[in-house]
Amino acid sequence: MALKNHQPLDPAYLEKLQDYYAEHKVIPSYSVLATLWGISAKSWVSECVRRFEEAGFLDWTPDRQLKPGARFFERRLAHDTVQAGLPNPALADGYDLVTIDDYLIRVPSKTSLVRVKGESMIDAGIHDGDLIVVEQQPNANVGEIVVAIVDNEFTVKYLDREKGTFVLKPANKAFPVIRPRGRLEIFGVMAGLVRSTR
Amino acid sequence: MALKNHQPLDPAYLEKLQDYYAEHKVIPSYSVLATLWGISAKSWVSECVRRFEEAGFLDWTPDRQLKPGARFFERRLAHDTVQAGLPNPALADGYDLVTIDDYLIRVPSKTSLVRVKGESMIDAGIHDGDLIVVEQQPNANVGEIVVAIVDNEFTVKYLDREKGTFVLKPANKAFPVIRPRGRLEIFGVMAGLVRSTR
DNA sequence: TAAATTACAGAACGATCGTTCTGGTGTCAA
DNA sequence: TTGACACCAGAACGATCGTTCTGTAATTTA
Repeated sequence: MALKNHQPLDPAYLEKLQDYYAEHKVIPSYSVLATLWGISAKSWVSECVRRFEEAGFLDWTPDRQLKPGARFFERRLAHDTVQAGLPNPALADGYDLVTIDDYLIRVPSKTSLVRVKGESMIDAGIHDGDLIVVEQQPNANVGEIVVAIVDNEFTVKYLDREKGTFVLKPANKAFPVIRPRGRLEIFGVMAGLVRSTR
Repeated sequence: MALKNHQPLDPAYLEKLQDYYAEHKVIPSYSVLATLWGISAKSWVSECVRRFEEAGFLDWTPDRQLKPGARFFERRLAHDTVQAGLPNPALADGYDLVTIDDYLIRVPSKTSLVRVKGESMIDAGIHDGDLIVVEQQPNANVGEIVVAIVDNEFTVKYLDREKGTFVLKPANKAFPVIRPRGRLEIFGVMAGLVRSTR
């Protein structure tokens, strides 16, 4: 058979696995891996899995089920200095950071997302349509950006204090300071920000 | 046997599964699920899985492997209008969005992260220390925010055209327009932004 | 209080799993 | 020219998989 040696080694395999995982959130069985990689021998799949395991991209659960390894989610945090001559700077040495979720979310059960409406916090780099990562908690410190509930609506503002009472200050001179009539109801404090631009 | 009816129905099962998944990034087999849930009959596991599947928390790959369903990762996107009387607005009805990773990353194998240095894009809401989600591609359109390689360093700027040649424009009047001497080397285009504030 | 219904246990079964072994190419250095 | 090695195919095998069936105790409904 005139099959060419078309597989450029391991990286292509890993990418296909990562894309599969991105779609299904699961590591497939060896036979599915075989078709995914264009291989028709489970023995060779076994060998490749062993190598990925050695490299830290795959791992096993205590019950000996295949699972993503520590480096599997590794998304290159590209370094600011690029070594000359490298065709792809992002593939240079050194990696960091796992998933973005882990980067932003410390307590999943207390974290939710709030979509920003309006330009009142634009000077803090918070734009209309951005998602605020909120850690829910009933109180906050002055100076923190909080998500408060005012008139049954979420509001993102700086928390400040004026003459003994809390006020909400926007980061935009065109907007007024909010001085709640009754008790200020705090939903949580901002822990991060997410913006999609595509 | 004086076994009490200790399982408070489904929610506890789901939480245990989510915790297991958070640790291993994989859906376990029925027998592991059985021990995880404190059940000793695979038939009952099968029934529970069927219910979670019906509710949208579990799903199947084309190869009939169990995988997380659409609602499995469900992190509440709190709505901007809060129903009065609800103790926890984030737990109100309606859900959206899966993981933040999925929200930002479309092609994992071509996506990397670049940390922003400096204030040159501050008017675009991009601050020092933010992470830019970059989709790697060799060219881009005028008006897009691109990550380019200038003097062996990453630079985030608007792509623009001046008299037939591409230039990089900052979003900050205090910074100059960059006019590359040779060919402009584009690393990729900005697909999103991530900021951690804690 | 009788009758469903729900929530499990236990076993049987064929299908599929991952491992392992043998064997066949192609490439490259000696 | 000849090993040596990397890359892959194919088949055999026991273990484990998920399905399905029967049975039972507790709870709910009528």
